[in-house]
Amino acid sequence: MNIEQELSLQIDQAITELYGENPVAVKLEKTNKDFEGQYTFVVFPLLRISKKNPQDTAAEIGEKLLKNGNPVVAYNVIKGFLNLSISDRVWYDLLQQNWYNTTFGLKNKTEGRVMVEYSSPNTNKPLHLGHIRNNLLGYSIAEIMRAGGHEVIKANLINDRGIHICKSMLAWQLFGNGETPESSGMKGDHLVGKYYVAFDKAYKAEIDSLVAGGLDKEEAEKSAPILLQTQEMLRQWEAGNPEIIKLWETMNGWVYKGFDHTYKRLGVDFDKYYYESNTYTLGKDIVAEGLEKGVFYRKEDGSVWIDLTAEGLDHKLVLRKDGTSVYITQDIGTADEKFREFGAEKSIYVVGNEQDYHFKVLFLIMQKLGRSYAPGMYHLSYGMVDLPSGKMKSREGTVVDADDLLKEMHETAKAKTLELGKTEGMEVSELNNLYEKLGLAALKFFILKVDPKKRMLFNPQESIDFQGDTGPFVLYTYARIQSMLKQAGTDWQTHVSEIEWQPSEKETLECLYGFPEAVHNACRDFNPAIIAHYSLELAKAFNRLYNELSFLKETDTNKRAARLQIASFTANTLENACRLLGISMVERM
RNA sequence: GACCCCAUAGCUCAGCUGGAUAGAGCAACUGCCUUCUAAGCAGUAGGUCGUUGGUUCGAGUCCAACUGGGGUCGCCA
Repeated sequence: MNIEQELSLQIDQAITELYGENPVAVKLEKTNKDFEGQYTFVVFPLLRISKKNPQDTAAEIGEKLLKNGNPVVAYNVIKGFLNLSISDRVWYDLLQQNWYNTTFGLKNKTEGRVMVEYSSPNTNKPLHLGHIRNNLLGYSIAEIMRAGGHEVIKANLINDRGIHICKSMLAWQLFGNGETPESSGMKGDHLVGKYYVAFDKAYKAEIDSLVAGGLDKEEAEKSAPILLQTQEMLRQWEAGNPEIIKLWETMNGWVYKGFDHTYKRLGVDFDKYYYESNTYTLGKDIVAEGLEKGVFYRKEDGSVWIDLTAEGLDHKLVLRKDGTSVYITQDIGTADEKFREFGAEKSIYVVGNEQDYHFKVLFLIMQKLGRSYAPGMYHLSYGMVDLPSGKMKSREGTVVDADDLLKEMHETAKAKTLELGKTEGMEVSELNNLYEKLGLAALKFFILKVDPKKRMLFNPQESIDFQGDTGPFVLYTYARIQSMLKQAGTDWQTHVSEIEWQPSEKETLECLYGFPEAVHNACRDFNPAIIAHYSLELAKAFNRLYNELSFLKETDTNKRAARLQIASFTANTLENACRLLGISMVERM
C-alpha cells in the first residue's frame, strides 16, 4: 500500500468515527509549495455532515491522524485545508529500498498485450518533421505501455500503393533517364521524392497550358495528360503488368532502404510490417458478414454503406459499387487480421488528428460487428507540426526534411559542446556519439514535452534549445551525477541509519516517489509529455539539492552516503524516464 | 452549412480531471565558478487564463452562447 492509500484509509476511518458514514470518496492533493506538509485534504465537502466550521472539522480529523502516529507526524489547518506532514521515515524507507533499483517505476508483464501502430509512411517521398512527431510518439507510447506492464507489439502499416505512388514512378520514367540512388548518390527515398515533386511541377504546367487553351481549371485538372497516364499506370499495376510491378518493386526498394536509415538514426523500430499492397483486399468478407448481420446495407447501385446517423455521424461507404475496397474497408480487414495474429487486447493507432472522423467511424463499425477487441481500440490523435508559413506540403517542397533536421541537430550539439570545451581527452568516435545523442535528446524532448493532441509550431529559423527545459538539461543532470559517483568510491553503498532530511533532500525524494504514478498516468492518458515533465521536475529538484549541499565533501559519513544514494537513485530514475521517451543517456558532456 | 479539436506571460509550453496568492523554460535584467560538471543555481520583471453569462462554499478547469485559429465532411489514402 502506498502513502496516499494509507492516508485515505485513515482519513476515511476518522470521518466515520467522528461523523458517521462518509458519503464521499477521500481525495488527496499534493500540498502547495508555500505551505507546510506534503499532502492536503480539503474538508469543505464534509461540512454538511460535520455540522462544524471548516477549521474545526479539519482540526478534528488532523488530531485523529496524529494520534495514529504513522505516517502523519504533524498537521496544520488553513481555512478548510488540512495539510499533513509525513514522517521522514517514509522517505528514508523509500531510499533504502530503491537507491540501487534500476527498474524503479517499471512494472513486470502482468497487463496483457498491446499493439501500437505508428509511422505508416507513404513510399513516394522522404520523411519529414510531421513523420518525426508520429515516430517519436509511437515509439515512446510503446515504451510507456511496456513500463505499465503490457507486452507490446510495434507495427508499421506501409502505404505502398495507390495513385500517389504512380506519380513518382511515372515522373521517373519520363524525366529520370535511368537515375538510381547509386548513380546519383542520393538517398533512395529522397530520389523518389524528387520525382514526386517533378510530377507535380509537370502536372501544374500542363494545367496552365490547358487553361491558356481555353479550358476551365477544374476541367484541366481532370484531363491533364500526365494525370491520365498515372491513372492508366495504376490500372496496369492492379492488372499485374510485370513491367510496372518491377518498377514499383525497384523504386519501393530504394525508399525502404532510405527509411531504414532514418528509422535507425531516430532509434525507432518495429516488430511487424504490414503492406497495403497486401492488405487492400482484406475486409471484403467482413463487409459480407456485416450485410448478413444487418450492420451494413446495400444501395441499388450495389455499393455498401453503414448508417451512423443514430450516433450523430453520417452514412459512410464501406464498399464501392464495383466491389472494390475503400480506405476503411482495408482498416476493417486489417483490424481483424491483427487480432487474429496477435490477440492484442488493446490496439493503439498513432495517426494525425485529421483522421479523427475516420477512426471514430472505424471503431464504431468494429463495435457494431461485435468484435471483442473493439473497446480496446484507441486513436492516439496528434496535432500537426506547422511552420511559421503554415502547413508543410511535400508536393511543394515546403517541408522540414527529417534527415536534414537530424543532421542539423548533430551539428548544433557539436558546436555547443566545443564551445563549452569540457570534453578533453575523448576519442573522436566517442565525441560523435555524444553529439548524436545530445542532438537527438534535444529534438525528442522538444517534440515529446508537448501534449500530443495539440498542434505545434516549428520555426526552422530558430534552432531547438539546449538550455532550460530541454533534453540536454536532463542528460546534463545525469552526467553530473555519474561524474560524482565515479569519484565517490564505494563506501557509500551501504546501509545508512535514519537521518533528518534537509528540505532539498526531502523534495528530491518526494519527487522520486512520484515516478511510478507518472508512469501510470502517462499510460492511462497515452501521453509521453507527462514523463517529459516529470523528468524535468526531478532534474530540477536534484540540481537544487546539488547546489545547496555537498556530496563528496560532506564530512558526516552517514549523510554523505545517504546523499550519494539519492544521487544514484535519481540517476537511475532519470535513465528510466528517458528510456520511455526514447532518449539515451550520456556519461559525460 | 454541419460536426470535431484548439485558445493561459512578448515567444514555447505546464496546470495532476473543481481547491489556497495561476506555474516553468526562452528572451530581458541582477547576483553565484581558486570548491563535487555554470548545458547549472538563486533572484527581478512580465497575466482581465479569447469574450459574456451560468452551475456552487469554490471555476483556467464543468455547461451554454459568441469571437478567433485549425481540421473533417471523396466511390482518395
